[in-house]
Amino acid sequence: MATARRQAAADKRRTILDAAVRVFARQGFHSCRVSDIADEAGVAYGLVYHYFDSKDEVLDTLFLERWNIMVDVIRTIDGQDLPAREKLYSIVSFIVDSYRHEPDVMKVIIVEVTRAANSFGQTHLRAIDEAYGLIAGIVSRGQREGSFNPDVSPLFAAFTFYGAIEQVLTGWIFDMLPQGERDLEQAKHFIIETICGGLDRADSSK
Amino acid sequence: MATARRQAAADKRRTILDAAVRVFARQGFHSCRVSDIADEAGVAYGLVYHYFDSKDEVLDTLFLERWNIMVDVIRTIDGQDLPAREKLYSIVSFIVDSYRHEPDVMKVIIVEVTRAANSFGQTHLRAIDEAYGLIAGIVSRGQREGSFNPDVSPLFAAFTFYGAIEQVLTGWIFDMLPQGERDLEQAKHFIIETICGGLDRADSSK
Amino acid sequence: MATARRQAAADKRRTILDAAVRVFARQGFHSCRVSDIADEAGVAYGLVYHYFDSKDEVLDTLFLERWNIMVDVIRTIDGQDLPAREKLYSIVSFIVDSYRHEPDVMKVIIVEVTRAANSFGQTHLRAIDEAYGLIAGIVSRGQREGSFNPDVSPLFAAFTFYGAIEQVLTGWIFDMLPQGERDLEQAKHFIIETICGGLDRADSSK
Amino acid sequence: MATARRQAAADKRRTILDAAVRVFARQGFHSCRVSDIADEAGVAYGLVYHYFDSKDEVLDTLFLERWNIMVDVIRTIDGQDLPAREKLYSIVSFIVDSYRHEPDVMKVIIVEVTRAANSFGQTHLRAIDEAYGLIAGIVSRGQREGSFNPDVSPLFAAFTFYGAIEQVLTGWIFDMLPQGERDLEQAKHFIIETICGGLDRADSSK
DNA sequence: GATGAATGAGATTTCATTCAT
DNA sequence: TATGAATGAAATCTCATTCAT
Repeated sequence: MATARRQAAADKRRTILDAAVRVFARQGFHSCRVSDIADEAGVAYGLVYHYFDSKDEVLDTLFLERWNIMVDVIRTIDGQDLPAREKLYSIVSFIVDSYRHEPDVMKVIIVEVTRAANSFGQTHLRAIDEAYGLIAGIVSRGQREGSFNPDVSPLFAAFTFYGAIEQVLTGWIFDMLPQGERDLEQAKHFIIETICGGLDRADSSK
Repeated sequence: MATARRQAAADKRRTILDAAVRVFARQGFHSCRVSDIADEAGVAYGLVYHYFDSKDEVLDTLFLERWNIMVDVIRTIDGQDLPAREKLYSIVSFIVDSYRHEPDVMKVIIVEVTRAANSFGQTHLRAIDEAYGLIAGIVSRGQREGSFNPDVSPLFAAFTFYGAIEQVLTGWIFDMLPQGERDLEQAKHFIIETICGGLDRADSSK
Repeated sequence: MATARRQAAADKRRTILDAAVRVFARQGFHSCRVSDIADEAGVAYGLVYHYFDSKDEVLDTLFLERWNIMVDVIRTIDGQDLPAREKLYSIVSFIVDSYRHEPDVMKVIIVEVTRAANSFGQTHLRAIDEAYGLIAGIVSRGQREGSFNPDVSPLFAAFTFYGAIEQVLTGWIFDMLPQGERDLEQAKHFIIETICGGLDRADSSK
Repeated sequence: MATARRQAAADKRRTILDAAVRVFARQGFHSCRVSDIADEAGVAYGLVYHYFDSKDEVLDTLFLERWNIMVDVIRTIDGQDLPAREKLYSIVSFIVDSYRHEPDVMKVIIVEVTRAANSFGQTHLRAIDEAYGLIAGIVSRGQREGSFNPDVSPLFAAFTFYGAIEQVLTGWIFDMLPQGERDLEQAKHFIIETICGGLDRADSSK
């Protein structure tokens, strides 16, 4: 019936998206052809255009569905009653774990979208900005609560924080940093230690 | 005579490179055509191919000549007798000033190459790695001298440090961060404050 | 349905090949553009590339499908129980008739491939060699059976034989030899008379 | 002085022509660039255009200076008081020896001009025709003198004769026939044996 | 004569997208 | 929904030829 059919359609769409991730990660967005995606998904050429308006839209969809999850997670973390430092740790942790479980997705997001915001106009910039805003909010509240150094601009701190994470992921993606299980876990602490060691004023014993 | 002609040729080559920077910054590497570069430079189409083997080679040249300057600067800074923290400050300062004076060049390097290491294979990764290695060396020596926290992996710290800088530049490039004269100067201190505040153990008064 | 569509596709492919023959014959392979072929076939530019990887491949296909037919015919003739002289006559006859019915195809094969083996590498040389080998075999057997002069190298005789045919066709192609119906028929006999009159030792009455 | 200067100029021209032969033989006329010729000759790019109007003219010159020598030789041979068969032998001999001494020149003439008469319009066809005419004349006179079979069209015989020679050379050029010193000498006899064994009626002992 | 930088028309090829079935 | 043939704009790159010095 209709529902089953709708489900089947959704599955095909998913199949195409998943295939696209693998192809984008492997060949890069610009170097791959729509037919590569179709081949990888095992569907006909034109079917990609049945589900998506364009090649760009495939990447857009991929990016947004992931980015929105992240933004939701950040929002949830932010809503919890935790010290700012622990909120940031949770964020790093979530992103590093995302890379651990789906490196291809993260690779695509970082390599093809985040840094190439250029080509993708303002659509994604707005979504990206949202995440920075949330992080800046966490920093800001940390400052008001007295646990963070108030002399640093919160938005600026958010860029530093996210930039550090992204660069470490980039290091893994291009095999410039070791990425064993233990390395991933350590990285979380390194980043927080580095960033919060500086921001954190609560630790007065220092 | 021959010398004058050779000079003129070198000038044309430079003219093309300079035009390419503007075009890449404005339209992006993938979205611009070789003819756009030629037009911007005010030379004939084919002359670009007289001086460069391909569009890629233009970007390669642009990236390498700039990156090598930066690596040289880092090396020079590293050779000076300064505390690790001040060495890092000098690096941040140089990069931020580079952006101040030639934002287009930095935009191209960051947006089109550094993060798109993907498409450009290992040539650039090696050059990029070199810079990380030098920075890691500075951190490492800072640790041995007792001014830096020895618990953080130097290479990792280098990624965090450079990632922070790059993200701030990205923020300026896409107009997500304020970039007045004062903002640029402040940024230098913010970055050092954030990163070194954490790494720096010498400042025991904290 | 699928079958009908596949048939239509095969037809289009053939349409392109047939158009290519006319264009190559008229303008020459090097002087024509792929768009000339598309125009002649009445299809869009890109369709040529849908069916063939390159302009070269169009010529390759054209040559091979024709050359293979000829090789098959030679093989069939060779398998029949006939005097060597009559086998050679059948070959001449087949080639001359091929020219009569499809002068363009023969022109392309002779002018653009056979003699330009240069540009087309070893792929075609091998196919060409095969034909020479078969002809040499016929001569060789003729010698063993006593009807052909045993003092002439069979492979060499094959080159002489085929060279004679090809040159006559070249004469027709460039309008240096008369090519009325009768001329074509006579040519078959002239060639055999000339070549076999010399090879043939069975006719001792001479 | 003027004479010496004119001589130097002629030498440069020769240098370029000789280089062109090597380049055309190696890469083929269509696949080589004018700069390849200049490089091979060790002269500047533009100098080729000082001495020749175009790339085509270089090939034209090369072909004509060689072809005219051959036509002169044929004419001289034809003027001697010799049996037709020996005249043909002298021609074969001259051509085979030309290949022996300057294989590149013959390769260029056969591969790039004679068979590609196509692209070069009627200029060369006329020159080529002249040679055929002379050979046909020899055959024709042989028939009138009673030494050649009168039933074969002289022009046709000329094509057969020259086609046989050219194909053997082609066999050598593309390494399909053995080309040791002895092979070259034998080939001369093979060709005459094959062609004249058929044409020659004087040898009534057969 | 000699040089090689400069020109730009034109060729091949790619591939996102459309559309008939 | 599903297919993949068909379209054609656009991009890169080549290279014969010109020309200023």
